[in-house]
Amino acid sequence: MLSQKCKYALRCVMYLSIHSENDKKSADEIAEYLKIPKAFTSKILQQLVNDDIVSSAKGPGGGFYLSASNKKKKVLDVVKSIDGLDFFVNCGLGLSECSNKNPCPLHNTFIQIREKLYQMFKKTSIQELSDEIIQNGFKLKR
Amino acid sequence: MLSQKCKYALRCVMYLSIHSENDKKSADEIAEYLKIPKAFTSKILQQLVNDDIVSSAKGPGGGFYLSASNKKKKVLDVVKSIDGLDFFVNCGLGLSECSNKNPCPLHNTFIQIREKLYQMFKKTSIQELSDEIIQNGFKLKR
DNA sequence: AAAATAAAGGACTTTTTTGTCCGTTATTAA
DNA sequence: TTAATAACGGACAAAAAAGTCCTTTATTTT
Repeated sequence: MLSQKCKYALRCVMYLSIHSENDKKSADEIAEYLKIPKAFTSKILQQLVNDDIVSSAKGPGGGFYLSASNKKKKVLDVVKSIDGLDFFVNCGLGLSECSNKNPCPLHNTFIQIREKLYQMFKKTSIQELSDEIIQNGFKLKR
Repeated sequence: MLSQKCKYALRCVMYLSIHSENDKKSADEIAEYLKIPKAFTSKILQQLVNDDIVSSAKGPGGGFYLSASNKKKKVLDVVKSIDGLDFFVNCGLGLSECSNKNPCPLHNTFIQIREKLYQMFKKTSIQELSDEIIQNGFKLKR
């Protein structure tokens, strides 16, 4: 449902989030820790910077970080940036004429489930994710 | 979440299901009606035949069809045959150490939602899908 | 000012998924 | 018994997703 890229993106954002604001981490460090391919990690982070979900600074001591306003972004913003929202819009069977008025046989159950995911993504902020990680002591590493 | 191939597979099975038992349809006819690439349709149907979800007959008047026992198969059987069950097993963020005991921040909401989908796929038979299509007059075409 | 550091950006490669082509096999009908 | 039909099977091709490499740009430290 989420692409590999998007899963990586969420993990990068979580990693940055559990470090204090403006604590910069290089793409290499993040990639190493999360065991995500390095060059790919850079690409993903750059995309998130472009979409204003992550902040960055060049040069020595630079790296990626989350500002206070970045931390207010939602999980959905990350998903939107990397994968887009097609999954939440189109019919689960790819039927273009399937809609609430003319639902395909899986439609009704499908949209209910999908809507729950959507709401969860929409209401959960990056900040909240890291709060939960810190509280539960979850190890992100992989 | 479902691959393109799997969506096609489900539509093929639905198409066969709304036609009466042992009413054979050629891959070309199915592909044409559902607007799925012809050669790809053949491949998918062959795979379903191999996994005993669809029946087939060679030669003139032959084609693909669903026997009574085929119609008892579940949506999940189709998904299992084409995509496998990875989606229902692995962590939504690809974290290998995420589990019920050590849940990642999205885990709990995620597995609840996923479980609902799983149950729906597991309990819904091909027969039931076509019953619903016939009752509601849904057009499969695309 | 020079050297070092790290993101930015573009072109490229690899792998997976999607999709095609074509010869073979089985079945039916004339 | 030959021609036609349609699934079967394997190899191939195209497109998309995942991942790499290398040069440039901005920033900091010496």
